[in-house]
Amino acid sequence: MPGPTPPHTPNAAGKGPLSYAIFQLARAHRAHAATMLRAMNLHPGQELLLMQLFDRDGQTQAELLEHAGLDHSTVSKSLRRMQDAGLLTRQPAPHDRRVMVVHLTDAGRALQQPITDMWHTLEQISVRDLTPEQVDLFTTWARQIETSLRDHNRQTSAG
Amino acid sequence: MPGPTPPHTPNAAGKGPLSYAIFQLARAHRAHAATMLRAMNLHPGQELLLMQLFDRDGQTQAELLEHAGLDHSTVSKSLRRMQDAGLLTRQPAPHDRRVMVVHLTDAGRALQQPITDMWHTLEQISVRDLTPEQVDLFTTWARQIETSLRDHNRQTSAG
DNA sequence: ACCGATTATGTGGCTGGCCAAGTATTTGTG
DNA sequence: CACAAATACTTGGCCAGCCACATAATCGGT
Repeated sequence: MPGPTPPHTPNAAGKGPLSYAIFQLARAHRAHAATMLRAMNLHPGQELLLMQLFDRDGQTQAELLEHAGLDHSTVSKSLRRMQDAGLLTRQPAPHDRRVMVVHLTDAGRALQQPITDMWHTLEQISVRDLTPEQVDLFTTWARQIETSLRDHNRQTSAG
Repeated sequence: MPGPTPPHTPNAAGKGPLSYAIFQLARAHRAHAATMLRAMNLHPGQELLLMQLFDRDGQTQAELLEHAGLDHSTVSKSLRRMQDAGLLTRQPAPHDRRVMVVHLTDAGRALQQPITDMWHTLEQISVRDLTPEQVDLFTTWARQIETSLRDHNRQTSAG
């Protein structure tokens, strides 16, 4: 350590505790998910689209991105990579050749159990030091904060 | 809408409520921050490094990335872009030419008040529907979950 | 039937973020 | 003093994610 490490007022808790906590929690959560997903040759975010397909196969991209809440370009590129990886197929719908219907392949379906297990493990690790009641409250408040942010962002950015 | 929108069991709350909530909250939070940061020609994540420099100018990259918890390559590239934007300078330390000391420029310092205001606004929006006690609990639990994830990730990925 | 508006998706470009590999400098050890 | 190891940072590569723009196809009004 080169510097004498001066007392520079470590106010990490004083510069926006909530926002800082959200940011760091999300990063830790994503990092851990990434670690487990790499064992299945997946990248963070892909498992959300796959789980949506496990829930109901043959959805269109528009349906998938609505549930995931992502940008359509993000979904488009992510699906193309998973298609290249042999996890799913995309075929234009017969009645409307604009929409692309996404179907899982056998290789994609084979990931259902591993992903489900991974997700379950991630949940258990996350809640290890909390009671079920605390987890329930935490989730409820997280959704409330999310709603507040979305509502205000609508007012601010777009009319 | 082409499809008849069949009842496909919208169990968004049944596939990992906590992880899903964390993911969505983080995305909403980041999106709102991005909206406000664009008015200052900044990108999400850059404000964290700048705030660290507001707290103490002249830190090394190693110090900055330790506080932010980011990868060293991420910090290196982000700092280079902010340097190109004229917000800061990077100069090798005289006693150890490996370390790069980061200093704010006038343009960088000029962002202190806007970023502080933005952060404060973001906090107020986030906690709109919660009491201070609830926010305090939420933050505490968020840190606990983060700690659990980090601890377990250490055991799993690196021995 | 035509032509503009809407919808669904694709592409390019940029940044954030991580990993892996590389470079330069300092430190530690024989 | 020489040389390996550790340190601080850079670069390349890849994917997620967003915006803006482009493309294709359907819908709608006249």
